[in-house]
Amino acid sequence: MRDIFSQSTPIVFPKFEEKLRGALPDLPRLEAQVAQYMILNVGDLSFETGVSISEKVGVSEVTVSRLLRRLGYRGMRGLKRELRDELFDREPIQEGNEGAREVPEGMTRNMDLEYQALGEIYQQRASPLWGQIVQTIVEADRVYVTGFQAVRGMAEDCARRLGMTRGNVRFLAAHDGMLTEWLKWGDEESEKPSRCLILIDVVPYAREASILSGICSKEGHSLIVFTDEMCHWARNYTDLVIYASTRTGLILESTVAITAALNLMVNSVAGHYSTSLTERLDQWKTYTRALRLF
Amino acid sequence: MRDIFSQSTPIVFPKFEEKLRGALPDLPRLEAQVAQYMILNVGDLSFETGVSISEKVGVSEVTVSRLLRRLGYRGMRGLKRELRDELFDREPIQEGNEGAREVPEGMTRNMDLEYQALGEIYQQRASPLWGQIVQTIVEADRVYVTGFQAVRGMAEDCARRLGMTRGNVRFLAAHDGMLTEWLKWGDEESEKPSRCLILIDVVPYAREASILSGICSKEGHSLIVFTDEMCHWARNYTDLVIYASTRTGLILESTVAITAALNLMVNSVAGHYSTSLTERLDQWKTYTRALRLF
DNA sequence: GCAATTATGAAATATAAATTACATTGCGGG
DNA sequence: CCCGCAATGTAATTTATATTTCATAATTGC
Repeated sequence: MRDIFSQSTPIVFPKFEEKLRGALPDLPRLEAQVAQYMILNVGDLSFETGVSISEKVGVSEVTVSRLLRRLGYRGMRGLKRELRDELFDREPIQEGNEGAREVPEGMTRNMDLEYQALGEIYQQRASPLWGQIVQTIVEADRVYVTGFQAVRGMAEDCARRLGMTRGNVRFLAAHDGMLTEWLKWGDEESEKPSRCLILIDVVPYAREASILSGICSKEGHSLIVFTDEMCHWARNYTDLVIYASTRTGLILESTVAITAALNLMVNSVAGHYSTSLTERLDQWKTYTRALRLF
Repeated sequence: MRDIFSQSTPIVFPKFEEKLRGALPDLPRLEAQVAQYMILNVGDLSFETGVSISEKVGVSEVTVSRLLRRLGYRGMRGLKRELRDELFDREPIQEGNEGAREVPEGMTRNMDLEYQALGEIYQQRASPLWGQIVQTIVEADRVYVTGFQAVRGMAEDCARRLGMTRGNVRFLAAHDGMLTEWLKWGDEESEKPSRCLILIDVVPYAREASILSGICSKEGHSLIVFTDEMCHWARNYTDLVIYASTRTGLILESTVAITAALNLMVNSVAGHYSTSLTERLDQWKTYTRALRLF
């Protein structure tokens, strides 16, 4: 059995610890003891409960409760919420220190997370799964790309760029005739071309996403999903899922990692068509030049 | 060893994860979803409660409870206890071969360039220019966002996200009635509201970009440009230019850095409205939920 | 050393979490 | 098409957790 005042785990909550240490001298005796215990066991704290702490320290639960309120937390629940927030280093939104310009110092963590998210993408890029995904796209007769809400535009761009590397790529617009586009692209019903849907979705997930996924698996089409680390449903429909972290400490989620993943994907696919690619790009440039509608 | 799919926190529970993954294929649909969520969020798990998980995944609490029992845990409490144990007697450190990022040869250079491009964005983020840009956006009565070709979708998303942080943001669509939208937004012609255009463009630059820029400076509207390192014309019209490198060795140019810049911009603006932001976001979520058009 | 203040715990209460029992749905096999 | 089982949810119940109230003990200031 571990000692009551056991060692601390590698997990740290700097803000929380500092706050506690700062308050320590002014705290009543027993509450200080409790605080001390918390400092020594920050890493475990999320597993504890009011009583469990009070038992280990040898005080009554009320004391723990009171300490927390004195520190400005709203009870054990509140503490855990704040700790969790700190774990992801997101400022509580309502707290807003508007006057204070966000200093670059506060941004370094965000940058690290962004770097890390990018790194994870490149790792996935190196996995066999990636090869499967590229293969699937290359082999499909027709490719559809779709995305919703805050990543809809990204999906459009992705379709555009993918369309530069190979033919038969279409963006699927939600709502307006989505299924029409999906169902009758060509005129020949006879040959039944193989189809592949690339789906991009992040929290809060769109209902359309899982509906479309359902259709896909039912119809036997390939499905590739680019989503964030919170997504729990994608795996129900396909193994071809790329997870891009969106939690980087910004108020709104970050789309950088997903963008990177999509870029890499387009690039990989492009690699398969490298011979015909240059002429295709030239062709595209000619088109856009010709289209000077202004 | 950190798994590709795990989230960004360093907390890992190998045994637990393995167990879950192993069980995954044989699990009932919804329970599998819950399991999936748990795998993707191991680091958070100690903060969760039965209900909180069930809510996030969208199942009832009983399902979570049942999953746990099926896995051999004695409910949420039991799970946490075992997780805590695992956290505690996990081998000191797996320093060993962990450092080695598994990124294929040809990709490391690309990744470095991407990192570098990101770094440059964060540098600009720290410059006084950034403050000016944010200021300009915050002060403008009306904000327009536009982008062309391969970054058009990005501009749309940017407009959407910016629109979540403040009102009066519009995406300007090229070609179809662009100027109409631009010229008469409101009804009151009298007061002449201040306007700000955010323009996103990369090679090959669209003709529309400089034309619009011209209009802007002539009409006295603010102009902010996000572009790539090759852009020669933006400075002719405004000082408020953010340069994001797009040359990262991919066959098609990378849009990652621009995405990062736009994300940061939206975030900075959001910081100025932090008080009203939460309710605005809630409102937005309610809207999208209500709009279940399918 | 005596009031006034503060700290603390016991018991009661309120709130939340987890489990159980039962009802409903949906799906595959005959 | 119906049966029956497995999956899932609802509502009731039990259990745990947190908070309030109040009485008592400790401490402080004078």
